[in-house]
Amino acid sequence: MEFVSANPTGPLHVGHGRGAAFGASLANVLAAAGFNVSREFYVNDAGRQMDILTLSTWLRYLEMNDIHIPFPQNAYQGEYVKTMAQLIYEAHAQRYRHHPDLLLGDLPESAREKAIDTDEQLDKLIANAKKILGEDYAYIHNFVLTEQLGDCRNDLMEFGVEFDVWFSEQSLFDNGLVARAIELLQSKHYLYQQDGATWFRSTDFGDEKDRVVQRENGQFTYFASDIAYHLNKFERGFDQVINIWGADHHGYIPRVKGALQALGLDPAKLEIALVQFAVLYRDGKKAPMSTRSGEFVTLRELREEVGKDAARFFYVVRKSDQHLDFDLDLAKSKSNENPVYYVQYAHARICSVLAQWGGDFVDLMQLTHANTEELSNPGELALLQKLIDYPDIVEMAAKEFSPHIIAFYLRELAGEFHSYYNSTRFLVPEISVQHARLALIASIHQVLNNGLNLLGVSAPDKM
RNA sequence: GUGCCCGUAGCUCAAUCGGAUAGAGCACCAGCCUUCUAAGCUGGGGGUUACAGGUUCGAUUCCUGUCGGGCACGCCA
Repeated sequence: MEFVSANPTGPLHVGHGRGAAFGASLANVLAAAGFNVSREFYVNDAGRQMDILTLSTWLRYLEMNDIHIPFPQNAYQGEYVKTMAQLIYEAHAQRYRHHPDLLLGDLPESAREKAIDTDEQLDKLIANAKKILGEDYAYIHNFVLTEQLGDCRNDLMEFGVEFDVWFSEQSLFDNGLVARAIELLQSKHYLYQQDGATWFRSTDFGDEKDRVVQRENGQFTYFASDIAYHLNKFERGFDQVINIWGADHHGYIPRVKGALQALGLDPAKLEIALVQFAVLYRDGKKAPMSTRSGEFVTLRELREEVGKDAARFFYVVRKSDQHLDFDLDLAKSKSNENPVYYVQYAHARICSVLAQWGGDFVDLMQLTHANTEELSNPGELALLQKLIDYPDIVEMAAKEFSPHIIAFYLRELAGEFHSYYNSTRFLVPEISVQHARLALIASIHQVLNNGLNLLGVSAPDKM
């Protein structure tokens, strides 16, 4: 199962957060349903975006060396770029300082005063930077990649999202897998040349148009490495391959499945779950979101503002293919308005009761032999039924890729418990009744714990 | 313009992939703490499921159209 797979070109933002929360929860649910799940993050460390980040960082570094070139509008504007430049400066001082004439050589004179804003000019700057820096370019490239990836990994870890495999796109090129995938398609006659580029006949498999795999300039497209990546996934022997993508990539599905089919693989083994965008609202207003301009709320800021538990719960409480309005003010309110506390509170209450009962582990074992005949009122019977439902709920959530079903279930279970709590005393003198009721709430405690765990939400003993 | 997704209570969303009186939370109104945690409980109002047709014993669900919103339509990733 592959998810997040954000470009390591800047901090994760709240949009990535949803994919992370959904993917991690779904992986947990699938594992709980009995599947052997491998969690994978595909690292786009080979593309042009990394070059732009490298250039951006170097330009910021030059500024620190009193070399001022108008910062390109389509470069990475974020403060974190300056931070990385600062780190390089502190470690290597003026080592990467070069005269601006070399960099601006073949650009229009106006580029000295006014920031450039076209892709062509940006690519020229990148090409020049590679020429001027030589070996040093690779150092900066590697430095910013390591920085961003480390930051990303750390960020996700603190969000309770961990991966078994971090798969490098660059490794596909280094190991010749891209070349092999392309040759394979070639040998099956699914490729052709036109306008100097190499095209894949994706229209043979229902796509709207054929797609370029190798550009006129010799560069492979992202699609090319993606074909190699998916071929590699299948060759690793997974029974089922699951991708979680942002909904803006939905147009990408036919070409990837088409490529698999062309390679003689079963496209039905690849399931793609689309996650819609999350839109943040603060004070009733939309919060701005744009990676390139540096104007976005980061996942880290979100976690600091609303806390991990509320963030994880809010992200998965909606069906993933629905747009999500994320109300920051609601998520961070620590009152009855906030649904995450409702479930956690039920758990904490049970812990409190069990603590006051004071039994130890041996006593708890006795509870499992409690006389359940004592549980007879409608609330108790409803709770028993609810607990019995849990395995089916997990199975359904797994089958439909819908962790939100777990969230709804937990809220219902917590609701029935709270109601029970208010109507019935547990620590009553009659031992037979007491043990039966304690056995019931201990079971609820267990299921709440399991369910919250699947969602990546903590189950506190005290609140 | 073409394709995909969506439209359910004032707000945010469910509805076991065609079943019985469409359910929760928030907000609003009225009650409940000398008893295991009031981040809780009890009760109440709130709907022509965007609209118009069609299929069906039965439609929020399936089909067609209209209106409204999102996304995608690069030799970008």
